Amino acid sequence: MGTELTSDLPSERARHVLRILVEHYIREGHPVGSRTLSLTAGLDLSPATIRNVMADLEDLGFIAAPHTSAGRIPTAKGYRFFVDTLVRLQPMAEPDVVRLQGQLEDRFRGDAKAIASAASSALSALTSLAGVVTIPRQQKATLRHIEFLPLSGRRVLAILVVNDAEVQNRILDMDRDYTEEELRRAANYLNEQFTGRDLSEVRTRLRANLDGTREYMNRLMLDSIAGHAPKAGTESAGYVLSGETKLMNFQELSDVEKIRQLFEAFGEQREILTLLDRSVAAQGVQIFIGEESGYRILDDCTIVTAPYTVGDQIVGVLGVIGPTRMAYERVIPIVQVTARLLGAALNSDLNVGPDFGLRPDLNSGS
Amino acid sequence: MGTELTSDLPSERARHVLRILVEHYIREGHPVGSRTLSLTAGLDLSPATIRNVMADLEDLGFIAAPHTSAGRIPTAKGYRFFVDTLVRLQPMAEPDVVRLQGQLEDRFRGDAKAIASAASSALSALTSLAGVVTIPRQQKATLRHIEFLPLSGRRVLAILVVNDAEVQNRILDMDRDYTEEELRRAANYLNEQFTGRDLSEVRTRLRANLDGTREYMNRLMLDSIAGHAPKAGTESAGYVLSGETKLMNFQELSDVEKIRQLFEAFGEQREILTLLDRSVAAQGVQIFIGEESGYRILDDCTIVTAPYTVGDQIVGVLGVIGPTRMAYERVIPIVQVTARLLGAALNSDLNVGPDFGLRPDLNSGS
DNA sequence: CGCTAGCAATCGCCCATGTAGAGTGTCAAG
DNA sequence: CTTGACACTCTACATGGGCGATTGCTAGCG
Repeated sequence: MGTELTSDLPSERARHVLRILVEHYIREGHPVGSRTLSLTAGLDLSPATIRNVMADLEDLGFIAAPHTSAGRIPTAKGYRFFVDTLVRLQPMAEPDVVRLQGQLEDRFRGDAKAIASAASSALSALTSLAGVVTIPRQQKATLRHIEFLPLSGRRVLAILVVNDAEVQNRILDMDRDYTEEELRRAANYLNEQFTGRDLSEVRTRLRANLDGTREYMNRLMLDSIAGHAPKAGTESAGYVLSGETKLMNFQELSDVEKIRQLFEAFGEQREILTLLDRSVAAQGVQIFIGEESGYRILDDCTIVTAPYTVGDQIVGVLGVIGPTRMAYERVIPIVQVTARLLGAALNSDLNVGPDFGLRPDLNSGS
Repeated sequence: MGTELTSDLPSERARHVLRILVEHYIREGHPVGSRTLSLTAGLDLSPATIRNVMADLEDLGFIAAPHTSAGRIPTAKGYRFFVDTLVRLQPMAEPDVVRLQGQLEDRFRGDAKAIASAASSALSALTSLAGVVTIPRQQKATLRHIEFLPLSGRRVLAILVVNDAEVQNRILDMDRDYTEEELRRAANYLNEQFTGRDLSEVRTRLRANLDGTREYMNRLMLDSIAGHAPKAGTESAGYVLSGETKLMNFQELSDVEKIRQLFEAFGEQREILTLLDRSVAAQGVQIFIGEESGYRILDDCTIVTAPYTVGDQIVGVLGVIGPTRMAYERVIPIVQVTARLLGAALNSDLNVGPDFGLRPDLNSGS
């Protein structure tokens, strides 16, 4: 009775026992009994004493017994306490960091989806879990070149090249037909005035001109660079998922029906996406353990996410999905580092891109 | 002994029994016993007689008993005989055909991947199996417009618009730098000479000029339209798979390990792709039952495929993947019709595209 | 007052056993 | 060639008794 006020937090000793228990369970996968803990906790306590401690921990909701006489396993709340205050993070091995960096740099000049895909695979490979990376919002997108082509039925095909070599195209529905000459003039105007400028800047400048002459041309030009993220035909924004099949290796997900629902959710994208969005707000690694996600399908799963940034703008979220019983001490740093490196890779891409846009070596070369 | 020469093919009665057995097994999923057949075969034979017939069929390898006293189920060879000579195909319901047609037409102008994706989903929805459609090779691709942009390091970005509104881009590694002026001239030349022409035609014509002047420009121009299928950055050619999760509903695939291997194969793409390629040769529906595919992972699966054509050129393959125990009489016509409709949709797309390319209504309009 | 040893109780797991049911192969008779 | 009868085989399912692991509780020890 009198202990209830203080019982929200476990004692020092209980915390130690909890840590050992969680670590052991994560490693072995079997419920952990008092005897095992007594032997491995390094506290020199008899099983009976450990049992008392475990009873306390169970009362607090940190651990639970799957059935009478089967040792204890951590609850979601137990994992939560573990990752918040007990876990001893294990920094990534330096060689792994270097390799990861290599996988993210280079050869992706401007192709947002490809680089996201590489990051996703890397996450999956490093953690043996499913990796997920949202396609980066191109906050900074500098215009390299634009071109219009007339289509039938008052539609216009706009092709724009941003950031060095990324080609986007979309079909604009206009309210009248345009001649080739008009389109050429519009393209010339944009190319002369705005090459090397950021798209958002182009947009505001165009908007400023809106009340001036030729506002119908303006409409065309504005539309062409509006919402510049998703490619026209391609399956719209979303995320890249890798290594889903790895999830089938875990006993806790060995039920076909569960797997099916999980994979269907992956296919839908919606739920996962809103979940990822939630961690855009936070800075740094965020963890959703079991029921915390709010999605029944993910009850036995943990999602570790981190936003990644270009400059100081958050442009996307990445993370891993796995069973609640995952190696948090390894996974958390991996997610953290990957987010940082992906941001860096995207950043260098941008810094380099515009330089190429000015083609400094063409003048001196040849 | 004396019967062995004639025993390669089952008797008329045996064929009838086999048909009933296969149909029944496909419907119910349980091994079929002699009593059941005696009641449902409509032959007015006692179970004992049926048993004799079944023993013959088993000797021929058409059916097998999973264990003593458990009825019989068809073997791969049994299914093969069934689909080759016994099955009574059930034509698709007219409303379904119309709906399917609607799903494939329209709104996909030129976007090969999107239309393949729609076909794949449709296949999956109609059959409750996994649908698969290879991205169509654009055999006919008429040049609409081309554009070059210089990049760093002797690389050139080529953007070409084919078939109305499909934008492709690739990065060319050249052996020297090109000035903007040179690139503009090359683009102008191509646009003036070859707009509205088929890419293959462009290629041969360019090649004819090869020994003439300016062969270095020719190299550039040839490269830009070489192997015009895969978009630059996008995950290269391949197929679109839909409804894989539906496969998890089948008992014969309820083993997590099997599912895992299957999904990993889907992810790899390689094996599935070579399998699909095999049916490019054949015309019409082709079926790989169980072991016939040659891939262990697909031992319990059947793949029903059909190539689809534009004009008289085969440009891709589509089909469904499901358990060997599938409703062949419904699935085969669905695959057949979908292939035809997809071809038609792609064809109309092409026929319409070039017309738009000439923009007849622009001159008369406005 | 906290720790410990001991003890009964609980429960999952494994195995053997028993039973019911479904289906087969065979054989002799029609 | 067909059929009814019969013995046989095998699965699926339920039952029940150890076995082992682990717990909660309580009395005693320092």
